[in-house]
Order: sequence, then structure tokens, then C-alpha cells
Amino acid sequence: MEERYDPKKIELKWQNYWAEDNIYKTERDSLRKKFYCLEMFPYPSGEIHMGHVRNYAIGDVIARYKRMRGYNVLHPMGWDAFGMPAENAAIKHGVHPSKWTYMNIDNMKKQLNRMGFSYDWKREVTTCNPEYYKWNQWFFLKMFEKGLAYKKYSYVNWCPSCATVLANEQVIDEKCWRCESVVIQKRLEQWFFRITHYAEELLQGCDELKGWPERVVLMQKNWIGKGEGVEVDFAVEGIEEKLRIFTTRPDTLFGVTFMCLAPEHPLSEKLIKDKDQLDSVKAKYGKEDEKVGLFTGYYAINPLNEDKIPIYVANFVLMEYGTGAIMSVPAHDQRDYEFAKKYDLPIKVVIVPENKSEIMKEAYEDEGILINSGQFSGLRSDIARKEIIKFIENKGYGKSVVNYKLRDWGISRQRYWGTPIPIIYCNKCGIVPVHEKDLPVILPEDVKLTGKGGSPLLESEAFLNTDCPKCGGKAHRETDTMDTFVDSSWYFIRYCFKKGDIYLKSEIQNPESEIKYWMPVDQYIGGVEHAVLHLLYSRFFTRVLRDIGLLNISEPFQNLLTQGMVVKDGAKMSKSKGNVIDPNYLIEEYGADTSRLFSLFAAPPEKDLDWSDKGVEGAYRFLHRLWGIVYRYRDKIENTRDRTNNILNLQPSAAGLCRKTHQTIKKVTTDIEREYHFNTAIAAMMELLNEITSFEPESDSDWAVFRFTIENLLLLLSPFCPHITEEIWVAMGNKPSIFEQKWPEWDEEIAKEEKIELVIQVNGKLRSKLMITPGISEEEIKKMAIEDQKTKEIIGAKAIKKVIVVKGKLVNIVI
RNA sequence: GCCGGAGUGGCGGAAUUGGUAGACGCAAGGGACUUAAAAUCCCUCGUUCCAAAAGAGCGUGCCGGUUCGAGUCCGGCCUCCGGCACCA
Repeated sequence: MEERYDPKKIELKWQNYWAEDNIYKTERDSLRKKFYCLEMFPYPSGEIHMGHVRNYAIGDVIARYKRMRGYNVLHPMGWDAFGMPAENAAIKHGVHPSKWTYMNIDNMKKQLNRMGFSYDWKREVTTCNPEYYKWNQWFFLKMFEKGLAYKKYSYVNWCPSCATVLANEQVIDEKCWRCESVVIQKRLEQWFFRITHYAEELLQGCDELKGWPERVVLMQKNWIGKGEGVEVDFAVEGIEEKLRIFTTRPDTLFGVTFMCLAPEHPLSEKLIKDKDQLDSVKAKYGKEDEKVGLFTGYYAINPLNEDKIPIYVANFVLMEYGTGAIMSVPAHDQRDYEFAKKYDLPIKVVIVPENKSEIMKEAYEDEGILINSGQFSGLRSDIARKEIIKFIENKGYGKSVVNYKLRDWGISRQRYWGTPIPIIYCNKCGIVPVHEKDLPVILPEDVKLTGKGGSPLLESEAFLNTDCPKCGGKAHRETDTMDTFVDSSWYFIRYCFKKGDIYLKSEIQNPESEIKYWMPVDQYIGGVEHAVLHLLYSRFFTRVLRDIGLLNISEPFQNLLTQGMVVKDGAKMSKSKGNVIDPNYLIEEYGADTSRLFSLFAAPPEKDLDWSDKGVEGAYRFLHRLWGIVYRYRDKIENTRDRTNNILNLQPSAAGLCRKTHQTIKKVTTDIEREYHFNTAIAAMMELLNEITSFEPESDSDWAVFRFTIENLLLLLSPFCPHITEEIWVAMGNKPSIFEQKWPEWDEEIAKEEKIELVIQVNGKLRSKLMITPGISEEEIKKMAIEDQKTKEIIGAKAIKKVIVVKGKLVNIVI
């Protein structure tokens, strides 16, 4: 052991040792309980940032802690390697996305290893590897078979300048993230995954997510957006067709004064002869605030009261939700109200508030009593709703339906750097799936990336032209690639296997499968920005894979920890703001242990972490002091082989330190177990070090306590700061590795304080304190409190009304 | 607009079921060591009154309530952050 704490030197030394010793490799072991600890894998941008450091430090502490608790821990890492930045780099610098990506992976892997994270690299996943994306294609085929993958026309975000489709995430304030052109909606034929098939199950499953943050579960519920209502058919005067609408408020059916169709509704095109006028409404479709409508000239008949009501086409009606047509009740819906005011349509009140009546300035959307509603007048609206539904269903006017806001997942991307969709188009046979034995459909390397738009795969003759698997005739391949969210929807399943080719087909219905052994993920850790997208897609995939027979569970992630952002000066770290802290600099300056310690100490994991250069110094000082004290007493410690636990024969100061050690073991353990409160766990270890510093050992038994305390502190600290603890552990004469040690245990008897402080309150105000022995009777405590000198002075001649004793804590005297 | 979350010293944050508000760390001030600086160590550190100490008053966004006792529970607001948003 050297005098100076040199993090760089010892960290590199142990990282090499651990790597050579293969200390993190994981094997199936049915004798031990498994624990699957997973952090969201990174996009290989080339450099890790503070968000990664924090995310992976949290995961690493959990993985190491669970390992020491005796669990068989799976702790893998990989790369979300497909995606646009690689393509953009290729366009800008002329380097192939593949080369760029693998270079970045190389670099980031070094950086992660430099942080001392305990990953089993034998299970590394790289999504742009054909061995991986082959299974994306296989899942696609399975879903195609089951009708869960299908192709349809739909509106997509289109950037006219780049001439390409953009994902929703790539549209910022209705503009293209790259060229800032205004994005338009374009109708294109695209592949979809039928996630809506599982809408109800995904919603129900939310209640099972006990280990998830409530807000994430709520966001998922809102996103799925279940709406229960009724579909009602209205006859249209003069034509045969019925007009079907969806409403959640059948209690307002008597207040309908007009109908609205979405501009894309089939009837709109049929009823409006002037196409230019219809197009002008279409142009205002969607997110416009202004309500625009066009009278069709046709009337519908309200099946409940035979009212004749005009039919409009309106820009605020969405084709994608419900039936694309609505009944408008301006008295009880604010949007309908605005529309009615603008086009001077009648407003008919059918619900009044139970107590008061007032002049209408806006729609009354709350519950109330029905009026002007025929046989239903006088009913409360919630009861009327049920009665009217019953009536409608009996008469055959319509039926109860459930609608969801959740849409099917559009996975087609006109991009190069992604998984090819395994579909072939044949002039004779139409859409033909690639045969399973022909997987993977390899993404060709020799393509030109210009950034001009359109998939570069269209230019690759060798890729494009193929034979039809059905008739053998000339055919061509699908050139769209899959959304990269497909890759991340099942990567946690791929980790269940070691690197190399896998064969999932043989895992179906195999009860001994690795997947069934490791899944579900016991602890998942990542940013809250994935609350809906990635986490929802993964829940969907897990259900699809369950129905294929690969899994016997429905929820992939038992417990979810969403860590906060790393912020500086109140803003998220970003290049444009110039407030980025480079982890490389931090590691170079202070070492990995300090970087890890600070990012875990400064805030609880779920909250935002405010960066502070000075705070890092504080974390460094703690490790420095630990090093210093062990170095100072190195000879004595090494010559002491006893570790004493027997508090009875000790001097008071040694007994105190021994007690504090047990208390710290308890505090650190419970803080980790209780919602991973690492910040308070670290604070407790700092307190213990403070006590060690002021302890002056003299006798042999003092030294035995000293060694006992240091060893336990090292064990407690080892998941947080693996390098320094390993170094000191070995320097004290122990064998490596400290991670093969058991997590320490505390003795409740020793941890108990000999004397406790009793607080004396008078009328709820702190007035005095007494030292007492725990376990003395309530009567005695009362007596001691009243007879206390200071209490007496305050009470004076006043009468004592009541004395409340909280055992072991305080006495409150009411006068 | 709707749905969440959060407001505690100069700062990051503690306070497990209502029971000593401010643990731990940072910053600041003072001191020791040193030719000097850095590093290290020691002391002080919510605020007001008082020269200081002792002591007392006030204090967890604001107003009110429940309670012997409220940062914590209840009612009504304010501010900030996040998500969704013409979903009929």
C-alpha cells in the first residue's frame, strides 16, 4: 500500500485483474435465487455522458449488492446500434454507418470498463449485428402469420425538403429536426404492429406493475386512453347509408343540433361535390385552433326524437378516433359550442346543474339533471347514460363500444441503417413473406448514402431484385427498414444467452429455456423519457412472445427505477447550452470511484442531480481520508488478526465504535433495501469514518475493533467504490476479491444504544433533555421528567393536565 | 385545459408509521501546522433579540383546520417542473 491515494493506478490494476479473472461471468445456477439487473442500453454515439454514468452506477451498485447477498446476478450490457445518427455521420463524413457504429462501440466499451462496471460481456448485444436483427425479422414473420403485422395506408410525418418520412420523435414543434422545414402529413402505405390487439391487456396489466413508479404507470394508462361509450347509427335523409357516430355522452343525445364528419370520412367525399372546398377544410385539419366547417347540404335523423339535423364536415373531427364522425351537442361540449357560435347553429340545453341555473357563456360539461329529453327527462345524467344505452341497444340503434387512444405502431422507416423488413413483393402473388430458412435478410453494405431522401436500398439492385418464394418469378424486396424501437423491445431476452448464434425456435415450449430461467428482469433502471414508448413496446412484445410460447410471463420488468436527469445550473446538460461535464475528464482527475460515489451521493436516484464540482471534491476527500487512516495504521492493522464483536469486554470508546459499526451496517442495508436510498447510505458511511478518525486505539482489543470496523466499512462501500475497497481489502492481508465476500450482518443487540436521549416537551415545545437507560418504565420516565430541574422551572405553579410518554423518544407535559 | 410530481438553511439534500427540523456533504468565517501556498487537522455555521454567553422568540411556499404534538394528516390557494392535449 502506498502513501498516496492514486486512483488511476489502482483502478487500472484491478480492472485488469477482474477482466482476466472473468469475475463477472454469469452462469445458470438453479441452486441460487436469480436476480436480473438491467440498465437501459445506450445508443453508441461514441462518448458516454454523465447520464450514463449515473444510470450505470445505480445499476452497478444494485448488481454488486445483490451478488454479495448471495443472488445469482445477471448484469449485462449492449448497444442500441441502429438509428439515424450513424446515417447522418455517414452523409457528413463519408464513413460507413457500420464502421462508425463499431468504432463508437469500441470507444464506449472502454469508457464503461474504465468506470469499473460489473458487466458480463460474454452476453453483449449489438442490435446491428445480423445475428441479432435476424430475430427481429423472425418475430416480424411470426406476427405477420398471426395478423399482428400488417400493411395499410396512413398519414405520416413528411419532410418535403429531405423527401423522407420522419418518426414522431424527429418532429419538433411541427418542424424537421434536421433542416427545420415545416413537416406535412402525407398518406403512405406502411407496416404496422397491431399493438391495439393487446390494448385492454396492457391496460389491465398496469395494475400489476406494483414495482413501477406510479407516474409511469399513469402515463401508460393515459396513453392507452380507454374510453367507454356507445356507437349510434343516424339515418341520412335522401341516401341509403347510415351515419355511425361514437359518443361517451349518450345522455346528451336529445341535445344534438348538428353532426360533424372528419374531412377524411368516406361520406365527406361522397356528400361534398365541390372538391376544392373540401380540400380547404382538409388543409385546416388537425392541430389548428380555429374551427372550420362546411355544410354538406344533407340532414341526419336523430333516432331518439326524429329531429332533422344538418351534417357538416369539420376540421376538428379526427378520423383516427371512434368512427370519424360525431354528434354535436353545443350546449354540453365546448368544441361543439364554439362551432355552433361561429356557424350560428342552435344550442339546445338538455342537462341542468342540480342546484343552480345560470345563463350560458360556455358549454356545461358536468353532470346534472336531464330536461327536454322525452321519457328520460328528470333523470340524473349518470343514470340516464345507462338507461339510454339500454334503450338504444334494445331498439337496435347502436351498441356499447370501447375505444382506445392507443394507435397501432407504425414501424416502416425509409432509412438505411435498420433491420430490413422481410417481405417480398411479387407481381403475381402480391405480398409474400421471406421464408424462415432464408433469414436473415442481410442489410447490404455497398450503398450510397446521399441524404437526399428515399431509402438507399432502392438503389441496391442486388438487394432489391429477388425471386418470389411462392412462384419463383421475378420479385423485389421491401426497402423500408424497421423502427429501431423494435430492436429495444426484446433485447433483454437476448441477454439470457451468451454471445454467438442463438436459435429461439427451439426455445418455444421449452420449460428449461434460459429465457424462462432469467426472465423477468428483476430491476430495470433508466430515464423517464421512455415512460411510454420503449416501456410500452416492450410490454407489448413480451405478450406477443408469450403467445408464441417463448415466455411464460406477461410483464418484462418487475421493478422499474426511473433515475432523474443530471443537470447543471438548473438545465439539462447539452452541447448547445455549453454546460456539459465530460466523464472522461472526471475519471482522469478524480478516478472512477469518486465519479461513482458523487453521482450516487448528491441526490436520491429518482430525483434530478444538480452537478457541483465542489461536491465531487467532497466525495474525493472521503475516499482520501479512508485511504489515509488505513495507511497511517497499516502495520498495526496487518498484525491484528482478531476482529472483535464482543462488546462486553471493551473500553467505552471501543464499544462505541463497535456499536456504531453495527448501526452503520443496519442503516446502509436498510437504505439500499428501501427504495435504493444510496445518498443516505453513503452519509452513514461518512459518519462511521468520522468516528473512526476520532478513535484512538491502544489495547489489542481496541485494534481488533478497529480492524473489524474498517473491514466492514470496506464491505459496505465496495458496491459503490469497487477499486479502492478491493485495494485496501487486499492490503490488509485479505485475499481478492472483496466481491466474493458476503454482505455483512448486524447484531440488533449490539446496535442498541446503551443510553438514549429523552426529550422533554412542555406543551409540545422542547424544554429539556435527559439521558436514560432504555427499557425503564413509563412511570419512572414520567417521574424523571417532572422532577427535572429545568422542567420544574418552566412548570412553576401551573397545574399539570396530562403527561404523554412516547417510549424511547420523548415526554410531553401539558400544563 | 386535463393528469402527475415537487416546494425545507447561502447550496445539494436528511428527518422510515404524526414525536428533538436541518443528518451527511458543499460553501463561508475563524484557528493550528508552514518561510509561504496547497493539502491536512480543529472550531463556528437557520434566523431574530442580546456586546457575548446563558436564555427566549420565530422558522419546512401561503391561509386555515385536526392533535398533547404537524415538514409529515385534512380543506383552500400560490409557484415551479414534467407528461398529454380538438380523443367526442
